Amino acid sequence: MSQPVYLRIADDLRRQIVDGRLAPGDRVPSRHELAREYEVSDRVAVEAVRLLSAEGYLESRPGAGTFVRTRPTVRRLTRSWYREDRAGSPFAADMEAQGRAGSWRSSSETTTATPAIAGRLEIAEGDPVMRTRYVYLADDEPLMVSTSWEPLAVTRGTPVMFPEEGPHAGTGVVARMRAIGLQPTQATEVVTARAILAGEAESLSSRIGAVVMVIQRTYRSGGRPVETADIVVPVDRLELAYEIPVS
Amino acid sequence: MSQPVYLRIADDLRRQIVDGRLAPGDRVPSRHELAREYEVSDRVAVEAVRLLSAEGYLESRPGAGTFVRTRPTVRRLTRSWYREDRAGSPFAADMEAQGRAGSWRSSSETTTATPAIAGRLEIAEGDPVMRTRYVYLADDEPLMVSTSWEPLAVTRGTPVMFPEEGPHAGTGVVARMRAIGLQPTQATEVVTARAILAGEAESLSSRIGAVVMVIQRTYRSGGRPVETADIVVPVDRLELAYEIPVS
DNA sequence: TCGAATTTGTGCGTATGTATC
DNA sequence: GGATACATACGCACAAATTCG
Repeated sequence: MSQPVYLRIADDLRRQIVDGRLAPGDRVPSRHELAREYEVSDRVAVEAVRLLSAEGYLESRPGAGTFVRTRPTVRRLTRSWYREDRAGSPFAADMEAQGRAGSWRSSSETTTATPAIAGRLEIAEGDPVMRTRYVYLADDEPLMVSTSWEPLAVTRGTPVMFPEEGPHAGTGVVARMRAIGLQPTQATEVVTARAILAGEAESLSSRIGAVVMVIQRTYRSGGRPVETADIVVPVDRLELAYEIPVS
Repeated sequence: MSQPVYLRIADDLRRQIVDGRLAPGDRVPSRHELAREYEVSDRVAVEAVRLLSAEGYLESRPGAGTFVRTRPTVRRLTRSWYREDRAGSPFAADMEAQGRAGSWRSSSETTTATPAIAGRLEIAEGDPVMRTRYVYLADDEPLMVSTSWEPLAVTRGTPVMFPEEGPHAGTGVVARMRAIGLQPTQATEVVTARAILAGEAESLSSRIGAVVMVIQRTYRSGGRPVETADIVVPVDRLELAYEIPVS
């Protein structure tokens, strides 16, 4: 019994936020007010607020106060089989459907497969791969980042070896693979979530402690992986929508 | 420049964990050691460790020390169209495929639609619905929880009105709807992630601050929603795998 | 425009309790 | 039982940002 006081304060506030008694944008009591209200030291109130900030419920502005976080417009990333055969970039199509200008920056380099990537691409550790890092933007704001790996055994010497150069730049994996005679038949997306890393927080202008979803996507052609990618999606900017046909 | 010291310590440790120099199960320096190493007060070291614990990287045991969190065996939840037409429960099939005994507890009650649920089911606020809460277990350990809502306008008076009673108990939404002449043609799963709520943490024996993914699933039959559910999945126990056929 | 009050962020030192080794 | 380590809590201090009269 007898939970720590700071958890009790946090629970009180969290409950008020979840069931709407505290609405997004509302100011919560300052730490002195909380300390007085609960008859504790101000450090205890600070810990409660810090916990809820880490969980994404609160947001503080020095000098101004602490407020219930307003979810920015959450955009949707559609993940469904019938969008994949479009020409052009799936990301740009998604953003266009929501009235946003989708764009991206990328840089590619050849490297060798780490154990994890080798496992996903079903090649040997150390085999050469093309690694491409992307930053995706919506209306010039960074929205998500991803890193893609393709076995050079598949693309070396073809016009699509560099994903973002040549006639097939920016058309998506499926179109590029078709251009060199491969027919991707299946994509697997393994979805997990974790706290953002410092480097990602910088690329995305996100706060430390933010939660991101990570999509490990693998395209296969004839049973063989032809591309795999880690797509890092901040949950406060994007939700994922999978459209699944039922037999 | 000049980040706060506790963030610098946290970044140092986080980087070591992410790139494997500190492996799961490894002990990290005690807060006295960290304080000495970075020439700060031990309270500062505590803040750094607390941050990484909240992010899920570290785990402390009083008296013993602080350790890099070992991910328990992550089980996989397969989300793909071609599994949905099986007889029996999709969850049980998933667990069986991984050598686990899947089971669940549930309780149903009639209630009225909140605004959010009314919107998802495309019915009016206050319309009667059947709400069912589930706790899913693998080898008798709680693994995930979900809440399902079905419009009573669809199921009232049919043998499947109570999802977990009668001849079609435990067979999944698709099979139950077929039993009353409806043919679900599409499922939409909107995936987000957030910090766990206190009530969920209790049901799942999870720690406060743990991250969960939330799947908002909606089944449609003939364009009309026939069921919607919130499926709450702790990321340290389950990953989601979507299998997407390419055109 | 200025200055005072408020609020948050960070940091220090200390104390007590409890769990582990 | 003693040493170690973590969890929580108190009280204080100062800088920086904001608010407001």
